[in-house]
Amino acid sequence: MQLDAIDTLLLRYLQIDAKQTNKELSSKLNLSVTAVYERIKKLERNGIIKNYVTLLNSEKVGLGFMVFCHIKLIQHSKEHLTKFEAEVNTLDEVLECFHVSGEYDYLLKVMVRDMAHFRSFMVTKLTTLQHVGSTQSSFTINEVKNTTAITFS
Amino acid sequence: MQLDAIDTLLLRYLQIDAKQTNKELSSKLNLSVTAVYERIKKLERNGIIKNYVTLLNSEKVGLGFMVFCHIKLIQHSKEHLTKFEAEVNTLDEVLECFHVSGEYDYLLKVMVRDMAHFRSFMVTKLTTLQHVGSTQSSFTINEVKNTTAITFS
DNA sequence: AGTGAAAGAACGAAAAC
DNA sequence: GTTTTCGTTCTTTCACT
Repeated sequence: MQLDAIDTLLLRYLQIDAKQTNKELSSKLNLSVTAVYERIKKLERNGIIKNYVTLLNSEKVGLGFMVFCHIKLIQHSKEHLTKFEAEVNTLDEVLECFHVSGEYDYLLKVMVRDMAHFRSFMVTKLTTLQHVGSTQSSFTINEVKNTTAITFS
Repeated sequence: MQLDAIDTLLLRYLQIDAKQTNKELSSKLNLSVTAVYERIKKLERNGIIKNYVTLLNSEKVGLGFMVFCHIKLIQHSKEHLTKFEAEVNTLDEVLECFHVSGEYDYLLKVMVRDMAHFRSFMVTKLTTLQHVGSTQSSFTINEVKNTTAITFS
């Protein structure tokens, strides 16, 4: 699907605030409410818009400790990778997991309450996964930037 | 603010889909629509709910290449850190930036179109920032898990 | 592609239990 | 805490350009 300048602007607004009314958007874009409505529906149908989510203040729900875990597997057959990835998907503490290039195979973003929680996560969950070799963890000292809004064209 | 079991469940639903109506939520939670409405407003007032955002399919808008950049600064005075962090915040390609413990000082999640775009980002943006020493980049081979929904209590 | 009008649904506030 | 009510606002469809 080809996006024009209005779609791009519309998506920029929607990425920042999903709860704006079509009326508000229509005045920002100098369009009718119906035109905005139809554009959004088309973007949803084409899968450009994936979903609408609520973001929470993680510290206020008791999750103030973010850790990035670099993981090396012992073996790298397709079977082992698939097994590891399926298991990682079941872990609530793991918000993100990417198979990456470089010295380590996977990079995980892990969110926990505190160091004790992290320790328990490492001991009882992560290192018990099949085929996990060495791990290297970086603790977050400060969140400098954290956005879900992407900029394109 | 103390969250009860209903708040926790409500937040779980809202994190997955911000566009559900209060009516739908009320039937899932066995509550009245008004009660759901009041709970959500309270969670917003208390900052537990940060915001409502639209997530896009990054590949469909031409951003198919995610890179994690580990960065070491040359100097670590408060002044240098603050300057670096302010500059990083202005870079559209940088979705996330965390000051972390370990060998490298910062971990950046960078989203670009392709390798050419990444090269231009590195050469014209990242490495031109003041006080950036060595960098080490990991390219994403595969996205295993990527969620904004956090699980607590 | 776009607009305007109209029906239906949801919101938001107030009342009373 | 709940239900009901009511005016307002938004969503969604439709006819038309």
